[in-house]
Amino acid sequence: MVSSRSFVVSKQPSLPYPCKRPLIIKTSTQFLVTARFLVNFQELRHRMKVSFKIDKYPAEIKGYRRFNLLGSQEKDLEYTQCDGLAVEFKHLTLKEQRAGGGGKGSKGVNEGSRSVQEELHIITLMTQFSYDGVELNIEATTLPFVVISNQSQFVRAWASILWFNLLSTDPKDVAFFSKPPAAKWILVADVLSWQFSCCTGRGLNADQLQMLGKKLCGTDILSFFNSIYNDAGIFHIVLFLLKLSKVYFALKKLGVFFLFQGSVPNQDSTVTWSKFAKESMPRVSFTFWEWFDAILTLVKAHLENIWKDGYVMGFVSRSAEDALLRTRQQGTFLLRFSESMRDGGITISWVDHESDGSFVRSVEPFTKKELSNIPLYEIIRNYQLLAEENIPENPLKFLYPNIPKDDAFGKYYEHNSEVNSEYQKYMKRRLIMVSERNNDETQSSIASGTPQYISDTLSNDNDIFSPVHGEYCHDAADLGNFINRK
Amino acid sequence: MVSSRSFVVSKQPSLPYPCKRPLIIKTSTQFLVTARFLVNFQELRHRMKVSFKIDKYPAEIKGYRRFNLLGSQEKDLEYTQCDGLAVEFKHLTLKEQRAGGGGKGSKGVNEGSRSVQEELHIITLMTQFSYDGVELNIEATTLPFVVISNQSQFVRAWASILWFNLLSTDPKDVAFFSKPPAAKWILVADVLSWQFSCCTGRGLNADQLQMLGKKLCGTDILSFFNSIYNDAGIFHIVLFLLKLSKVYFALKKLGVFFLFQGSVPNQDSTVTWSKFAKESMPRVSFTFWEWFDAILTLVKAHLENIWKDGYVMGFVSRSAEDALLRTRQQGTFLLRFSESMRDGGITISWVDHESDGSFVRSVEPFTKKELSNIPLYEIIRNYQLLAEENIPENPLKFLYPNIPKDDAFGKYYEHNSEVNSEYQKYMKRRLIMVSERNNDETQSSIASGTPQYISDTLSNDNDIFSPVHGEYCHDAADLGNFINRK
DNA sequence: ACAGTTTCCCGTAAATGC
DNA sequence: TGCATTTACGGGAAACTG
Repeated sequence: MVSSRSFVVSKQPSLPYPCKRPLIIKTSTQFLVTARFLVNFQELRHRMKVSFKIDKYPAEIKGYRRFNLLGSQEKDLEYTQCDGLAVEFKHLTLKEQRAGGGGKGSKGVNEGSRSVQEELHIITLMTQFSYDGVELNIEATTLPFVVISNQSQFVRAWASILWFNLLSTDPKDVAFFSKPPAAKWILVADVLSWQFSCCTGRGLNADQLQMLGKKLCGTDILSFFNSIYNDAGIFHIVLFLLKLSKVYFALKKLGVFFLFQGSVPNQDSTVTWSKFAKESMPRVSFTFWEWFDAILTLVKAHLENIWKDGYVMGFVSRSAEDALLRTRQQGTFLLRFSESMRDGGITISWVDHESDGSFVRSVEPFTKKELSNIPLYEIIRNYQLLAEENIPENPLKFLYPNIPKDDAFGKYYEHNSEVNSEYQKYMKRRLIMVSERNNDETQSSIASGTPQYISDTLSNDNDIFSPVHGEYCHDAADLGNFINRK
Repeated sequence: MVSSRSFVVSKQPSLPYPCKRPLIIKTSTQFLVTARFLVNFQELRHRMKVSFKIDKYPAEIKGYRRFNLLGSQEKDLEYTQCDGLAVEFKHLTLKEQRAGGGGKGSKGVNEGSRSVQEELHIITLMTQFSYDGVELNIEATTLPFVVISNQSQFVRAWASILWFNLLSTDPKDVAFFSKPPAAKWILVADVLSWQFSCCTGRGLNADQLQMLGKKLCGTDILSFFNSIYNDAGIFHIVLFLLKLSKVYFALKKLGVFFLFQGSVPNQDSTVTWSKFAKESMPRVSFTFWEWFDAILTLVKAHLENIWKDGYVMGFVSRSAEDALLRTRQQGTFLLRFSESMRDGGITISWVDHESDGSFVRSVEPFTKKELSNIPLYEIIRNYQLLAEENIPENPLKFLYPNIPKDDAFGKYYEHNSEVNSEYQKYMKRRLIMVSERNNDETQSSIASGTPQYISDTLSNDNDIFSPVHGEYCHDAADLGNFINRK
């Protein structure tokens, strides 16, 4: 009846970070772990002392960083109304044990060591049960977590936590990332949408997911070789030489590696860990997850209201966007996330029917830098195309498919009637975003017509699909719930 | 020949902070001290060990925080070509010794303890000279420094360091701020100008200094009482009761305390420490020094080029500005620092001659927030007054007195020809600053005519002076040089 | 309630070592 | 040389304490 399963971790180690992302710990930063003893003998109160340890694998295992877990070493199990017998370790911190000479910089890169984000650690809480002649040493272990030393590693660490909890069959398997399994696309799609719904209250619809799926499910020649490399040693040398050779780079430059990529995902499609969070995407220097999470962060910080309203199409390819807008009336626009910016960007694209043809134009994407000064709806409201000696014109009239922009965004507009008494003596001023109408022929020609889509088509858009504003809105759930669904 | 004066601190303790502001140390942050032994017997190399201590006043003295000075405890004097025999302590840090229970928060506020910024500390370096039968214990002490725990205290700490080095007659007098002396206005003016010249390369001219002097040299009733309070105990109770009474606040509200303030400083004017950096200025909640330093920082960060050119009049009162602009041609403008913003602000004021009179208008001041997005010269270049269905107009034509704005600022204008290849596919965009021409009658009427100057006139401008763009450009000098000039 | 002070910690930049 | 990682610390905000 009283078994080792009676003692469990009830709050996984967690930084006090927004948006519920447990199981990532930063060195020298306080975190918290709680455990509960599920057998509730009132008599045990203050009788059971709990201590803790971290990792403690044998000395011969190399390639892991070792940490000291600092904090008040022992605490009593305490009884509370809502939790029963429980213990809470606050103000715990982790400090790396560094080998002799090591100052800052790289961890001891031994054979087989993996990157920080793929290193999993476990804390064990220990106590003794002693009652009615029965003596028992019992332990509770946390789920594996990732230890980072800088906030900049947080994003990649969260990818690991997601992947582990999505796919691991053994909750104590700290070697999970020595051979991380691939995931079915539908599972990954679920996670991606869930990330949006739990951060912003609105998930991703089928069209948005399809666009993402194309980025993740393609097979390029490089991945093909890599998968062979993992399975059979015979291609090892071949690939190695190929990689070193100029041929490899020449092929890469030509885009040959991406020919296979970009097919619409189906029921059987899978996503590799590498494609999800390890390797850079074609022609950019960041991973899918880094890009995706940057957008999630941008939406959360600056676009939450209009995202919730469903006014941000966001995940649309350029060519799909072009197809959508061309048939629409003058001044129809939509909002699309940049695919080439690491830190998250969003652009406005609109259709302009002129005597010499229809053009889809996009403004240079806005990032958190711009959006922290003007909300996107104010940019849209006041955007102007300037031309010499003409009244400036706002080209943005209807949000796709045909919603007058003030109907969509009017409720958020700032009223400058709120005259701050401190500054009454001054004229109110505000920032607006403008572009020159025809300042540079190069730009216009690139932004119009079709030539610029050639490369996109080659890599991303072998078919044209027709997005519909469907609803695919996940219930918000924390990681615990998400894990339990499995 | 070898005396205790042979061993001196050659680099005062200093954070690696920009703009040369030594003698401020932040707890838990590394700093550096070096000392030199001026007697150069080659034979002493590696023979003299240097150690250090901090403060070490007797236990009965209360009201000071106590610190531990951490770092490698002993170092040899080393010989180098350029410094001779010297020792350098790097990676020193300070940690407060906190009395038992103290977590964060206030220091032990004992009787007579002063604020952190007025607490001075000293580090002593100690060594033994032993040569040819002579034995001598010798010490070198740093100048008194201020210990802060957060960067936000830096500004106030620097005021202390300036005041001490301006006025102290004893370089080891850590009790200096128990009765800080007043300074002659001309000395203070010198410091203020020097602060600008050493940070930006251009000091303050006579008109700018006069405007500042009026803020510092006035005597209001409150200061009058305070000075009596310091000298004779007899007014203690009277003032205390007065301060508590509603009468005090009623008087304060009515501005009675400020009636005496704002006279033009002369040769005999003095500035008290309190007026300089302790008490808030009339009708705002920050001190003169906080205000002044915020502007200095703003200039350094965002206005350095146009400041160096002498295009920022800056320190002008509203009424002086009005007098200057009214007689000028339509569209004449000048740049003036806000007197009411704690964090530093700069406004543009221009004259507008209309059929119903001449108006001087000012735009809501720009702060580092705005200026880090658009440089001021770009705001000036593209500023627009919007009016329905009209071509927007830029009211800024001539920098006072009559320099066409493009002549003044043209060399800094950004050329948007630099088309970033990454974003060729997008339309370039930029921010511009706009105001509504007649959006709110209240604002316009307040910004025009004379009524709004009544309160200013009462407090700040009993006379009208006529600024001239003189040159008052200090040589840049670091604190060491400045101290030595005394 | 408040103000002075310290602690906490993100995010950027620099340092470090492979 | 570049990359992965850690350290350093400014600046905003929270926590703490009389």
